[in-house]
Amino acid sequence: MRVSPWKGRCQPRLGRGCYRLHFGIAGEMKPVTLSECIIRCANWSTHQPILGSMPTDPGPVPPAKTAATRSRASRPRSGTYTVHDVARMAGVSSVTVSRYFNEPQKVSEALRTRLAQVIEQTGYVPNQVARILATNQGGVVGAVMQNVTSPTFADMVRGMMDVAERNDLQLLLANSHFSRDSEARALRTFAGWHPRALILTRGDHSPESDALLARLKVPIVEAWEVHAGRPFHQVGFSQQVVGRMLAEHFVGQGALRIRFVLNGAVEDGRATRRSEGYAQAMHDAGLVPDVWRARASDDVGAAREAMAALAAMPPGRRPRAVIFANDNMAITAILCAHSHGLAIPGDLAVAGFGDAPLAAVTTPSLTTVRPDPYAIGSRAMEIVVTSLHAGTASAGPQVQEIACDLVIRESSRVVR
Amino acid sequence: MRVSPWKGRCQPRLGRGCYRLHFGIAGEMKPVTLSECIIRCANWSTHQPILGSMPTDPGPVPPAKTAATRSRASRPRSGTYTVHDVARMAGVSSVTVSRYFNEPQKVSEALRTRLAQVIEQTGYVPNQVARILATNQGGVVGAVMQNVTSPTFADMVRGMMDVAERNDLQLLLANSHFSRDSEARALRTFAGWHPRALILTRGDHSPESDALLARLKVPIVEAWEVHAGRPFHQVGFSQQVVGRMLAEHFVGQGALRIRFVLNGAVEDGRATRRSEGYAQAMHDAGLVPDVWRARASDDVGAAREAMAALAAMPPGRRPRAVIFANDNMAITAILCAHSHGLAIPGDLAVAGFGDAPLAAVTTPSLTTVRPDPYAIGSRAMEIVVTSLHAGTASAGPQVQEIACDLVIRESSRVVR
DNA sequence: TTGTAGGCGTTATCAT
DNA sequence: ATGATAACGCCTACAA
Repeated sequence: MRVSPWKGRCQPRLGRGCYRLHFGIAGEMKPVTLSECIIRCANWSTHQPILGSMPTDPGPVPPAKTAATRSRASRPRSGTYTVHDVARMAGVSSVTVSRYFNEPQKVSEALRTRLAQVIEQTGYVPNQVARILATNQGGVVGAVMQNVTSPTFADMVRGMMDVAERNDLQLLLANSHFSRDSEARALRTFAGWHPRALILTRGDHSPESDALLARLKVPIVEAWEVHAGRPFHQVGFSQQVVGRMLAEHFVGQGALRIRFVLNGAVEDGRATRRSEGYAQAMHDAGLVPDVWRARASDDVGAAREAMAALAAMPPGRRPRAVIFANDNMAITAILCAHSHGLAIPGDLAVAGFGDAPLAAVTTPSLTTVRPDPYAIGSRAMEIVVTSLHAGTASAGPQVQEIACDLVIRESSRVVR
Repeated sequence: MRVSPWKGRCQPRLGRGCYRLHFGIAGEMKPVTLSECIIRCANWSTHQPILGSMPTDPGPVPPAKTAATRSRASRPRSGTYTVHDVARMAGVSSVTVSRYFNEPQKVSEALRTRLAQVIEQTGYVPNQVARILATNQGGVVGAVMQNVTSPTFADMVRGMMDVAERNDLQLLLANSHFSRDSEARALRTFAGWHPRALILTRGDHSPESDALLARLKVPIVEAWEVHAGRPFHQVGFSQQVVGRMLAEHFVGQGALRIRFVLNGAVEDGRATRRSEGYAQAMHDAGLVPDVWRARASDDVGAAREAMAALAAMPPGRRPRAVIFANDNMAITAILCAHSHGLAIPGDLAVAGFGDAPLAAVTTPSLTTVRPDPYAIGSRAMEIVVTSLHAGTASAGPQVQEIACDLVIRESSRVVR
């Protein structure tokens, strides 16, 4: 019989914090406004509160450390209750405890109530790590996001999480910051967890990553952008179609000069692909594509740059409509149009991408394309679940396109 | 000796997707604008591409399935290489392979190169799950976020991830959607992973959660908001101090009627706490607190409601300054002020919380308080790491306050 | 219905 | 420097 060592721990009752305030002015200035002054409201401080003690709550029967049953020294233990502890307390064998969790109907009523009681007392929770090792089931799904910080990707994470939770899968997240190297590193880490599946948010991987993915015999889903001719499952929308839709929206209104504005962030190929769809649509309409890339890589800076450039052009040659790579840029453009002497949509019709919350609130409200990140995330995880159920003998990569809405508001009206 | 079964799998070469487009109008209207029309750009579609086959790449020596060494049926295997496979291929014992990874200096030069070769060929990666089970070390840290979708929390996630990665900890995330029940569920799930530590983003847990936390003998960090008198580590800033700062900013400018506007989301106690700090500051200044709660629980709706209410008041009794619970509300207020016949900051001085990217771009630019979510997240994880190194005999809960900046811009100027 | 005996992939311990 | 062995906590196959 095995016993766990009892590790007591004192928990102090109070952590008393007092707030020392430092007021002062740091001269950080945004380019946007003349008067911006920053006051630091609290400095870093560490408090070591008085150490108290709580009733140690020894629980029902703190398992006592007996002399080693074998001559061999014992290994490091988790320090928590195990099936064996619970079994011993309930006077049954450990299999019965295991069965109680996995096939309750095979355990007699009497034992069930007895076990429930012991479990309640001890707060025993089965160890997933051991469970996964033993069953090779219900483990971990790794997902590499480009940028956890962006609301769009965050919604995708939520979608994946919700479905994963319902299917007893644990989501492991990694952030690639749009870099192939980071992605490769994340994939190596994930490989160690022997994930049941992987979800990726880009299609162009480093050679190392590709090799790893080829070896891993698990379902792999590329989510967010749909790409033809890839060996993995695909969920998302086509960036080209988005770019095309926006272009056609303006073409359909009779605009002749339509510009596509990118920010300086080169590694983000998604916006670039939207611009390709735009260019194609322009060609198809017999118009000249005009893709303009800002130097600034941040949205706000890039948009201001673009607007300044547009304002400097003679009205007769100035684009009549502008498609911004995303809503942040488009909203910035709307907000600063006045200061550049441009009227939106009068002088310049404008559209963005992403349907940010503020897009509906600006004056004029912003025409944009709304993807459905939550649907993409949840759908991706559903494909994972399906693939796992189907086994490795699945029919091959699926391509699922998620609908994307063109939300037409005021900013894109081309007058005359 | 153990051998793994060889599971071959055909990987199709092409997933050909074609984009069928459905154009049509769905009559969804936002209350904000009169003309908003939504066009669905692509409908759901699933393609089953042609199934091809890749060179099956049998690897160096596909481990052959021998007749069961024991009469017992074998358990489900992960299907990947194990230490034993690598050991056999290199003609050494499995311990040597293990040592190669954990104490390379104890393995002879010759064996090291031989092993490196086999590992390269097989792409063997040690199984973390088994490692954790055996060592009870270097496992998992669970973090319960309120809302992964919000940019603020997302930055915190990034901070935690970065530090976790550097310390060989895997971050497990859960989303509580501001609900205590979800938090409890997440904690139960985490408990099964036997996490090395937990990071939580709220201080008020359900009784069930509290019981679980008390039993778990791991470091627990409450991050985001600092609260005195709690039994866990605390990292973050004081919401009261934030509310107080904003109030004093207006009081210092001579404003007498200052209102604090909350949205209808009752479960989010953080904004409420900011309002408490505000109320205290008002009291201290001999002024009457005026906390106003909207019915709408979304930021945009709540802000429009608040502005309508303000516009309806006679100018002589109308608040001179308004502190909005967050920047989304404050920005919405700025954007719709004109339509309510109110000038900001002329009629109404305004401030928010959170320093959203757009806060610097609006006209007028928005005065706000900027927390540092990334610092909070990374600091929280650092406390975890420290606690783990220090062992359970640590000195007790730490309270670490993270600096928070008052960013003074144009919107908060109280004239006369 | 309940219990016994391995084994999942790894590492700690002890022996060579 | 290298290897044999048992153990981490759980679960499945089989026996009782």
